[in-house]
Amino acid sequence: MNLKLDLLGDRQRTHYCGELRKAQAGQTVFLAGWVDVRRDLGNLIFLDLRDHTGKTQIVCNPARSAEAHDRAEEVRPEYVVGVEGEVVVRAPGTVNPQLATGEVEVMARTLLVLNEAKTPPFPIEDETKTSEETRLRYRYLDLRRGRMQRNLRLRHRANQVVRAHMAESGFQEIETPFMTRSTPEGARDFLVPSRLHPGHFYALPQSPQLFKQILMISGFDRYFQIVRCFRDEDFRADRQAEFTQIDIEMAFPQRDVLFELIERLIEKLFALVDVKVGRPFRRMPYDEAMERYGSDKPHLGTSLEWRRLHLEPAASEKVRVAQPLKAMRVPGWGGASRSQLDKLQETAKSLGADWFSYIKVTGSEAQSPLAKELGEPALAALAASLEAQPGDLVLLLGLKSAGGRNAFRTLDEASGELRLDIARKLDLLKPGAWNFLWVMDFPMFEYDEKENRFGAMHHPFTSPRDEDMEKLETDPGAMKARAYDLVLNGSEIGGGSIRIHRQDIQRRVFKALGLTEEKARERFGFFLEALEYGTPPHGGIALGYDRIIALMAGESNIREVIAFPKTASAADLMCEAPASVEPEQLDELGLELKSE
RNA sequence: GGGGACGUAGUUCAGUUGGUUAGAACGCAUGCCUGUCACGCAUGAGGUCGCGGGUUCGAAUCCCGUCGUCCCCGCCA
Repeated sequence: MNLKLDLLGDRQRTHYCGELRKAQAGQTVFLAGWVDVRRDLGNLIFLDLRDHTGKTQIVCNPARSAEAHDRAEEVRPEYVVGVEGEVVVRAPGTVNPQLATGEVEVMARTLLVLNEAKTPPFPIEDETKTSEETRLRYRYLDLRRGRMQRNLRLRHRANQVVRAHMAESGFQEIETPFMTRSTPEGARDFLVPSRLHPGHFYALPQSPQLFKQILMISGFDRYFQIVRCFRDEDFRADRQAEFTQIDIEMAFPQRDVLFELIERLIEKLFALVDVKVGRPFRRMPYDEAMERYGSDKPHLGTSLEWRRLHLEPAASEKVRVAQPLKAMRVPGWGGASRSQLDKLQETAKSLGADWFSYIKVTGSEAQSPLAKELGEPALAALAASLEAQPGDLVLLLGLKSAGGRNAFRTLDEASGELRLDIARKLDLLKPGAWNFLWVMDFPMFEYDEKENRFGAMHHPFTSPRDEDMEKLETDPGAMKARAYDLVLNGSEIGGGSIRIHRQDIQRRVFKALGLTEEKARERFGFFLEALEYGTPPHGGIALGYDRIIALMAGESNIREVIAFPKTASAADLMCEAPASVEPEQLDELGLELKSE
């Protein structure tokens, strides 16, 4: 690594490495980039020169330029070079059809070695088998790969689409602070200690929720932001500690207007990857999603669906199942083996659904473990009510006894998991389908059995439906919220609501959540105060941008569309964050570490 | 917080029942080679078997602990 390096001087790049075609034959060009591979045939050296646009073959022939050939002997993969030479059409038989520039090559006159490079720890190729750990440690090399370049450049174009669409629709992009105050409830906050106020902390925002509502109070009418959010919770393939939302809020909102705005945005985004999305998106109430698909983010890529049903009281007594139970027809799976069914039962049980049975419809008969108790005619009638055909299987799922407020929700959720499990097992999820769906009318509250109280299902600023308002004090569990989620292929990609804009209603909601006036004031005082100064009706949505880009890029992990992501334990393997700090820094902040 | 999988050369992996000198491919180095494009041929270098402890005559292999990566549950208003 003590090669004499050349200077770029005032040389100007004339083309990118992916640009040259026959049309440029005869021109003198200057290309610059990284050496992808060197093929040294002794007295003839080929270099593939790479930049973000592609590759061009460089020929170093001593008969043309002994100097360039000498330089080429010294270069290695990932060296940074500049080449001046003539574009020549390749001789027939030496054309490379796999390369966009494969009909031409550059005959080098001058080869400038602008920088050398250590041998990279892994090859810079689209398809890599390299462990993610190594890729993240050397992220700068990983990002040189065409696939990562494409993902991040797609993200850039998506940013332009978002900004153009929102601006055209009258939305203002306004930045909100990253150093803000901790708001309890919700996710764990990341805290930033204050030097000027010892013992006090800023919190990084879980989302700019209150700021965007305040911007509505301030009369900005329509706001959006592509914004980083921070949540100190455990990671998943689709979750990072810091992630990006498209945050949107509008005054005097009509849900249908907002839906159309978002649907048109999604349509434009997916057009970037040549996906034509069908509008308007399907809509479904939460209750229906839970009954039919056992999920508040159903994957509609398979037609499998559940139905709630009631047996005759005497019958349910006999087979000892709580009412209602759930039934699902699985077309053509009447031949399911005993061990397959046993495994399903086991899965169901582990998910909290402890009553499991089935009916195999064969010809005119119905074969089932319940035949003895219920009699075959009753089972055949049950199967018929689900339109089961010969060769089908009917799955039955339930609870032995329904204890606790959330028992049937557990049953629904178990049924949803089982549905996906079967769909995957039987390969029923059609690839290449883009099933967008609005899930609406979420419950306003959900009951926390551990804490023995209600909690906000969306967040405490979500408006109840007007017609449910009087249930606030009498039956909060039955209230529906003006909240909605956007779902794509079983993945939640956005969520929002029409907010509470009246202080009196906000107070009543806090009360239903068990928040005393005092507590509410302590936590959200500034916001409650703002509500008192003429707050317009408003509402909005936040879209999970990393997930959307990942789905567009065909990646199953959002780390593939984030330039510098963190590992599952929230570490940055490249810069080795988090890291310890000097005692002086702690001292300045008035902090002291607990010794273990 | 819990469960599962993984950790051996620069990389991706193999490594039998615990056995003597830990292998392969790619990459790398050196030499030869004027039409290669996964260049070819020859030679060679390269190992804290994640780390610590234990069992054993003997440990990459068995046991305990620990660290790291990935996936899942909890968690994520």
